[in-house]
Amino acid sequence: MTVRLDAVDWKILDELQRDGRMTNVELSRRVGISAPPCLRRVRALEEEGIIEGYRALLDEKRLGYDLMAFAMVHLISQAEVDLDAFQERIAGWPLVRSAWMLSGDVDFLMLCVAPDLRTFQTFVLDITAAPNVRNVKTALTLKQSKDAPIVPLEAGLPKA
Amino acid sequence: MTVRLDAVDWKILDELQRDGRMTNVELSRRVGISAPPCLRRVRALEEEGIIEGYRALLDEKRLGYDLMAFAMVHLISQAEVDLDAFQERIAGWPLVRSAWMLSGDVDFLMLCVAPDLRTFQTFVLDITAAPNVRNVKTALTLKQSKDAPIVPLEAGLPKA
DNA sequence: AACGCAACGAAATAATATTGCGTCGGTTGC
DNA sequence: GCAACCGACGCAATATTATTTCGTTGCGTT
Repeated sequence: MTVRLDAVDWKILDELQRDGRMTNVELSRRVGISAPPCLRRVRALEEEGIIEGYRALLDEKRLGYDLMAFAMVHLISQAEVDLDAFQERIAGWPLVRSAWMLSGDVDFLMLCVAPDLRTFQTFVLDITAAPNVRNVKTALTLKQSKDAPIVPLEAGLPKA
Repeated sequence: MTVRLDAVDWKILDELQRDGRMTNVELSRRVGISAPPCLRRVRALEEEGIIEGYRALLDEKRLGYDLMAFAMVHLISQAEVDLDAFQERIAGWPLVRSAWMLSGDVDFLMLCVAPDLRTFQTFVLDITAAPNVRNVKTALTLKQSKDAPIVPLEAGLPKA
């Protein structure tokens, strides 16, 4: 199930990271091959799972989510069952946009959005009240200073 | 420049968050209107800036980025000039995928990817050596436990 | 009650996606 | 070496989708 990626595949990934809705005709032009093999490569990358999907990026502030903040959660028990249980809980919280399980003194880091501070405060109380939670620390974001696609193709390719 | 979003617009945003490459025909079918007005709405949302763009989601592990970690940076000076300077520096670091300026004791939180631990360690040394950096704390991610689209449409709509 | 605005949808056209197939290296096996 | 084979390409044909055009409808205003 391993796929060898050549320079054209990397270019395809790079372009689709920047504009996931580019037409295949335009994409093929940019990567320097004709449309049919280009589309076949994209399909292969999708089926292989290297391209996991496509997403529209929205301006959350324009949609009424004025606040973005991190919540750092310490749990009481780090037993696998309890970690799984907390992940389940995270999945059910709509205000949590992304979450990571961490090594170190913080067990979970959650990136949250909310329409206002009050909503967020109420939500933090919910978190604190959840089972197995020892404490929650928060940090409001003042500004998103970078949001790059996942794969840094400009430099330092690992498997080039 | 203000746009009124009705239920159909929200549905469009919701669908495109889940699958940004859905055809307009399929999208129009799902939101319950015909293709032409559906496309007009999408274009309007794009031009209005509510849809900022489209991005392919890639499986970073399959591409050789086995490690994802957070770096929390304390600066020495929080003067605006110095904050801006540090943001410029972040922009030039390919391993930094996302970064936020925070309120509280951490000035910047950076989400980083790297092919391996050695590369990341070297990178952390680079950060530490940058001007105006007081210290850097890191936390490796063990698992991404959630990655939802930005706008939680299921519940708690702010401007519904 | 008529006007005007905004948005819709059917139909026509333009562009794109997708399939089928013949061709061209590059490799393998003899 | 040489021929069969494999994989990928690109052209051409077809299917699907995007986009434009335009007449109509619903609704708020005068």
